Amino acid sequence: MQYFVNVILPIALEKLFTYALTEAEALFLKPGMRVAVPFGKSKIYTGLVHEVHQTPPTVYEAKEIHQILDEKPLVNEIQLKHWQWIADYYMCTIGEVFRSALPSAFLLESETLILKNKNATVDEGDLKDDEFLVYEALLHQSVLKVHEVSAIVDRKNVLPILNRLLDKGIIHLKEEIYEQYKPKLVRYVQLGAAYREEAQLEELLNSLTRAPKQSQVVLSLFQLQATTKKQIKVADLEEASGGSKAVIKSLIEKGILEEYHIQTDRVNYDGSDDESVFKNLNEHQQAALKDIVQNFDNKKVTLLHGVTSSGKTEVYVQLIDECLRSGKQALYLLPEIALTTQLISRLQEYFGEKISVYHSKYTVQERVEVWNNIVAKKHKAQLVIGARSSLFLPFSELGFIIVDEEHEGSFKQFDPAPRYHARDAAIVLGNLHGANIVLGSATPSVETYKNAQLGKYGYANITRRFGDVLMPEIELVDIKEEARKRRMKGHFSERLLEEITAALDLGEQIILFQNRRGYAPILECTTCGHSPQCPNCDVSLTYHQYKKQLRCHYCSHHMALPESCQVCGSPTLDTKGFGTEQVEKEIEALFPAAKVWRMDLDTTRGKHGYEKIITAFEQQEMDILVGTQMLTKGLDFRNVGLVGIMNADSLLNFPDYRAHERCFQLLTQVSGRAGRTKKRGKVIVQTYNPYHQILKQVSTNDYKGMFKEQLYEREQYKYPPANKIIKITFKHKEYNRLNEASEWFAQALRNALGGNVLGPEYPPVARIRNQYLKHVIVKIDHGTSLHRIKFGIRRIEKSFNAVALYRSVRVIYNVDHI
DNA sequence: AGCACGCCGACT
DNA sequence: GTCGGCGTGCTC
Repeated sequence: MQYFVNVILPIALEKLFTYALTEAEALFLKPGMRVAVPFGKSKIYTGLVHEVHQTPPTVYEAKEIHQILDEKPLVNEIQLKHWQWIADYYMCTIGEVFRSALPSAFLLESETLILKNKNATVDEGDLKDDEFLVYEALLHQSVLKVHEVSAIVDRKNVLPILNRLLDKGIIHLKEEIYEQYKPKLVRYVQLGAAYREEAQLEELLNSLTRAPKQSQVVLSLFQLQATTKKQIKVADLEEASGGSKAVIKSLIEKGILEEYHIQTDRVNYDGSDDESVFKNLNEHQQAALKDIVQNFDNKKVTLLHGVTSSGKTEVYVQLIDECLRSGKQALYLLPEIALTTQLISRLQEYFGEKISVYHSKYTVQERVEVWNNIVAKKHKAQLVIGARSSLFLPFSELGFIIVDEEHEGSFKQFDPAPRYHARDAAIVLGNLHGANIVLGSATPSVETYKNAQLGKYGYANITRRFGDVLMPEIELVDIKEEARKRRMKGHFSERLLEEITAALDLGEQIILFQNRRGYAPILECTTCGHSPQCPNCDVSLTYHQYKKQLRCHYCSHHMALPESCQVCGSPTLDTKGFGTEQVEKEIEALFPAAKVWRMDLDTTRGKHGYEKIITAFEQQEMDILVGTQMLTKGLDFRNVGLVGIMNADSLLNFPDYRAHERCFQLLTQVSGRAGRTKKRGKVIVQTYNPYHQILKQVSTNDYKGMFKEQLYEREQYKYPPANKIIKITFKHKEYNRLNEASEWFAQALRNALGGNVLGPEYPPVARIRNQYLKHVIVKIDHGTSLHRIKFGIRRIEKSFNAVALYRSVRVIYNVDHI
């Protein structure tokens, strides 16, 4: 009997691939295990077993698998179903889902190694220059990798050289697979077996009188043992004794100490194990909790709509606790940016070591550990807090999912595929598990709120802030008027400055929000009007003062700040617009005594950059914090008296249908940072357009008004949630070919689907990294089968790819594009 | 997606 | 003349 296996490969190919198995392999392999398989001429990839069967392929000979990589499935059946849903719904391949779902350490690829052929006779005169270089390198180094050869001969394509060397029998090649994950071993020490009795001990210490460092180490070891009663890590001993590694090493060599290793998880919670008492909920939270639990009876997704600082987290804590008590797993999804130490340590207070955290700032190794702990259903992985990718973890009995800050656009993956929305994918995952789901937000997305209104989702709300703190008072300041009366100091209105002064006098902290990083977006010559452009993208370069640089935010191209205009040569360069850096500079000049910090992408690089700023703010080491939208998430500050929005208009003037909704959400969220203690907080919103409907709605906290108006507009213009949309992006380096190809595609769509096809249109930035872009938007009427539309689009793509000229144009689908 | 094979311009 | 550019097709 022949055996075969269908595997998923981590590439953008629709098909599964079939490999041959021995009977033993076939009996051993289960769906969800990984196998290493040969693919193409020489590569080895990690595939995931989808199905073991006995149907031989008809038109080709199946290759044998290379190796089995797991003893137990790494991925379960529910996950595979979920992945398939994502691939179908978001129009990508299951291979792409596979690739992004697994921590990269699980996806090994082979690397070609170049080895010297030991018994070759080499005629050096017979070698060309570059061949000789490789040969010479192999004399010094027994193994070379392909990229090393590239570096040696300074060429990209080295295969011809290698092939010639191969022919001459000078080298041979080997494919090597790396297991990237290595368990972390921690070194421990104990006294050597010969010295464990007291008598011997004294003798030992005496013998060490002439080695004071060594005897100090031994004494420290005793002390540690006496105080901690635990095993002693080498690192701890080193610290306690002040002895160097060398001293410990020589003790080990003498046999006085013995070292041993224990496999340890990299991520450990070392707080106390006694869980703190749950806070009592106030009446509003109680009521919301009751509503949510009732909705769970009908197995409904429930929206928890609670104003900023209404204490949603405490409600979640109760629900999580209930889930964990029933022995099931819980998942707490947050936008990346909101995953702060602050929130995590708060949850750890309640759930101690039952928590695992999973997000992009974790190393691949740490992610593997979380994954393995969940597969093994370890105690410490009962509750997972994570960003959108934690949806892919191998949960086997998920009882409860929270999607907090449900309205956040960053839940939608933008690039690369799969372009999924974590909120929606979470709901599907929850249904597969029969889990309860809560979506939480102070400013729900229009979609979600509509679903709640329709009764598709349950609804619970909290309208009062915790501790009955008042909602902040929001004041709109017309900066057009202020500028006309010459009352602006830089970018600050008189009102804002007054309030800043008052807040500083009271010792309150201040947050200033400007949705743009850098110093100024554009540098402009006041003589000829020229502004420096990015050579690879269709954007003006952004001025960054601290580095005296012009930078492109799309391709990270950068250049030194020119001293004069590159076009007309005059030195009259000036800045247009402003970013956080400029706000920081101005405020420092205006309030020299105040301590000002800045928080944006540029100041939060690195693993702990973000935390450092937050801790400093919490501990009131600064008076004023200037920042971008990072400020809106996951911060819980007690002493903020004033929030200043430098320029609300920049949020309103985005050219997309969601701009107004987003502006409302952002401003409401930033405002929510003000006044978290008894005193009422103050928010100053500077704008050129104080009569704008959205700003009024923000200032009067009129969520429902905003919702109604936005929903009406969306229905008028056929945008979500009234219609589903699929955005199709075309990408190519040749302008003309892109135009032709996208027109062809759009026409085919119109023929098949009638109206409701917009474009092709250039996006605001029409060229990125030397590739031109064009968008087509397909709007799908309510009640039309999404499935059929997607099928139609796929068919058009097939004919499109049959046209030779168009084939090289990349087509990217973005379903439910935000 | 990568990656090899195959056919045309530019430098020794 | 070779080198290397990219268009084309395939991967079990």
